[in-house]
Amino acid sequence: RVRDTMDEGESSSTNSPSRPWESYNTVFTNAKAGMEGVDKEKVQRIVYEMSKGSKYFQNEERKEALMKQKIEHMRDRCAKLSSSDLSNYQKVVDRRILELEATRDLSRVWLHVDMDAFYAAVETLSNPSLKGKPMAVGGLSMISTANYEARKFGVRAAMPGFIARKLCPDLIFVPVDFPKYTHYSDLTRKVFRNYDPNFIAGSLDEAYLDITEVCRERGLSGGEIAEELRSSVHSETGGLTCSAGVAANRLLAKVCSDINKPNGQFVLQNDRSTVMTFISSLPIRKIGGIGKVTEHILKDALEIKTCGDMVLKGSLLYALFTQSSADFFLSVGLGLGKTDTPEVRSRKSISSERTFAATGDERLLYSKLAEIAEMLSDDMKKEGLMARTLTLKLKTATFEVDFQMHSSFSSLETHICAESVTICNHQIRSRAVSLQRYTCSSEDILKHATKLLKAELPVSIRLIGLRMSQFNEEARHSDPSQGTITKFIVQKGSSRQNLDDNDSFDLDASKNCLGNDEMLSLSYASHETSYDQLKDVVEYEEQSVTPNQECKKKEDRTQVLEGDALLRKHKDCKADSSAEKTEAVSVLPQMEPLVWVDGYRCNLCGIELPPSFVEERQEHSDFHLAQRLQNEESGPSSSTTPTSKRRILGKEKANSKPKKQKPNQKDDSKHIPIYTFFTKSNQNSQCRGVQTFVKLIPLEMFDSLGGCHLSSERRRSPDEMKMSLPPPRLNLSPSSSLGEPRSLPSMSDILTSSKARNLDLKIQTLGPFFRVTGKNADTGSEVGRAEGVVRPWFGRGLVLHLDTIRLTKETMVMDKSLLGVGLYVGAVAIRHGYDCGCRTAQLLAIYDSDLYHSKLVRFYRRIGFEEVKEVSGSSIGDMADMLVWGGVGTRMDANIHHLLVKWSKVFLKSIGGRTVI
DNA sequence: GCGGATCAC
DNA sequence: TATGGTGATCCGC
Repeated sequence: RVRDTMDEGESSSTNSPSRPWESYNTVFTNAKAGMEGVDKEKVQRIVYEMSKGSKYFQNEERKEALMKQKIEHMRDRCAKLSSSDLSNYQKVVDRRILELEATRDLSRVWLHVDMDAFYAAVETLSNPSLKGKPMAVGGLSMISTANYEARKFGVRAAMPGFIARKLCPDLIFVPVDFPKYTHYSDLTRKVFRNYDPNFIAGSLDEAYLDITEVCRERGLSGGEIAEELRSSVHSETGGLTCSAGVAANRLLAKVCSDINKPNGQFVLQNDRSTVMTFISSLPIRKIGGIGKVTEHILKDALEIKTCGDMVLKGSLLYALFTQSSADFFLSVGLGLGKTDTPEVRSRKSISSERTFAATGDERLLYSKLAEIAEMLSDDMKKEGLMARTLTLKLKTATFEVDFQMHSSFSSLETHICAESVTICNHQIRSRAVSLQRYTCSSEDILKHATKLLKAELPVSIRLIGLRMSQFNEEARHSDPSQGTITKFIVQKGSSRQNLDDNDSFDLDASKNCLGNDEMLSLSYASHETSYDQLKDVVEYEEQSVTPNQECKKKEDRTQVLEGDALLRKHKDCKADSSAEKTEAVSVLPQMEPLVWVDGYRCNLCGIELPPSFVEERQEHSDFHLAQRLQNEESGPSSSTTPTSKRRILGKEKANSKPKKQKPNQKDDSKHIPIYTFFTKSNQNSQCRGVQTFVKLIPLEMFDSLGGCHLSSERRRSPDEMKMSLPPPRLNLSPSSSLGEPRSLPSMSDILTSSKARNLDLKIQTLGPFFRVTGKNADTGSEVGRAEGVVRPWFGRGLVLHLDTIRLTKETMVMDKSLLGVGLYVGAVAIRHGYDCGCRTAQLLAIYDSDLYHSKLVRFYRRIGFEEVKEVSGSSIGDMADMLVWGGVGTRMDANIHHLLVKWSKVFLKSIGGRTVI
């Protein structure tokens, strides 16, 4: 019987155009007990025709492609192995075989019991009229089990009901009834307990029993015990049949129980040569743990079809897989398996998930999420569990372009050598957070789950799941039926959470959000919160603050600033005191004025800005204020009143109606309101920013300057020469010719590498400011851009301040490896920073009403940035960050040297495409 | 610790 | 019309 099933799946290799279904690898034609006489081709054709064109089908195709790619990858690696490699690995194998062989234990007798078509059999038991008729447990969307009559038609578990009905129009559907199955399962387990009180329940319908002792005590063979047990199960359950396998270990016993299914058994003698003979011809797929993918990889890439092949090709396995995987494969080939009495295993996670009609409606999604959080919380309370890691699982309806890191950039160089686009299954995503405290309350779960979900929106979703893991081991064993201990802990936990969880947001507030269409209409085109949204916040703030309060707050803030020695020193400095020839622009009245000497040169840093650059001048003065505030922070810290981020953002925004300042508004220039810090940048609608936020940088100035093509001789602009910051070191030579470590990619390395991608990179600098643009070399259209400034940062020397990295939507759609462009653009910026003497790159993953925040943080973390701190607006230090960055969010830093080292794998390639590091 | 992927039932 | 839910593990980062 085992041999009979060996030819399955082979038809996939013969791909005839007239029989497209042959290439559709469905699991439903795999051999399964009771399916011997099935017309496999017909089943395959029907399944194909019902599936083709569906989202499911598309995803299957993607998974198929993923598998093919894995196989190709494995083949490549295989081909690169030299014979000396293999002989070395063979030595490893030989030694390992001896070690494994020494662990072989033929003294135990294990029995695996598997109920036959369990759910279906139970249903037939409680409704005998179903007997003899094709029947399936489940619904039109999915069936759990089919009885043997139905299996003759090709109907089987895990098949969608509507396809099953096509295969078998008379199929009777019976809904699942878990309590019923649990009841019958308990009956079987009572029987099992008589043979092994410590039996391992694999699921409701199967178990492993160590029957060594029973056999010895009663002087019976394993086969005899199995007969008796099966008979006992049959009578105790009132008619359920099961199959059994008896062998020296659990792995073999499991294989054996499948051999004479249904209502049969198979005994494999505890004899080494018997075991070896049995295992050597056994198809690998029969082994638990070897599924469709592993089977194909082993079969198609390494020509390993049977367990015996695993020993024969052991050297390949150890060369290509991890030690633990190779060990597993080899031990399978030797017919080894677990024989020990298993430890008491406790669950490691608990989860709840639901599938529904795909929707992008956020209110709907949030309500689904709430339901699931509730269910999960209930389950945890029932089990008396508290956990601290929450994982959100999503199944998206369609392929979504996402900020998915191209795996080549960070993984093995073998991936890079392959030069192929790594295919990723985008249908299922998971997002996790670890909380400070253990919890099982639905409020806590929902609160954090909502954040996770928000970060993913907008997206059309058809499944939401929540999982909790990392249990509190002390609370785990409390008796949930009493409920008091758990309850106590829950209450304690949740009340404390409310008190000291700075990060928490009011659940009711979020509910309000859900009811507010405007708050939900977050633009897809940009990460930025729309101006209208901010306006809403402002209006909300305004309504809640009376004019008097408003006044008082202003005074409070002034006092805070006045309390600061340096600022007070310049308190009385007025702009109108400046000479006729100079135009004073102070950011705040208390501050030393920035003076444009001779009408165009900054008295503080020497940068030259013509009077017509009104906004740029404004931003430049903001820059100095921000710098000053940083310096203040470094001095003796002044006690300050915490200011909520909303207040700062919201209130100042309230005054921001005049977005542009007219050059002739002399009166206004005396006092430049702070709102200008928070002027939104112009959003290019074509651009979807990976990160976009308020700019302090006179970006528009770049447009009036000639750019510097990296491919041509670098041109120094006159402005650059005047800068107080050291000019960038010119470096266009390959990294190897420098004194640097060879692992650092030079600008020219990056450039060379980018040319292969048809990228035209350009960097423009204006004093400390820089702009990197990437254009499609053919069309000339811009596909990506990075902007920023090289500036001193307190205590850190020079840092590369990365303001924006943007990729056009077009780029993101066309180029799945976003960083293919993004990384190049970023790399030029980073290298520029390196050449300028920066050690650190910093950016702010802006906090845009939760929306993309965690996505951004994740994105940058994967690039190589690390969170430094949350800029929340609650300290004067935050103030400095907020002024510099123009908002709140997560400050992230990266060590430039480390970044270059990390990215060197991508850029340091020889002509032949081989990694040379 | 996180995220993707595989696997089993 | 339409392809599940729960839990575990491994790997790479």
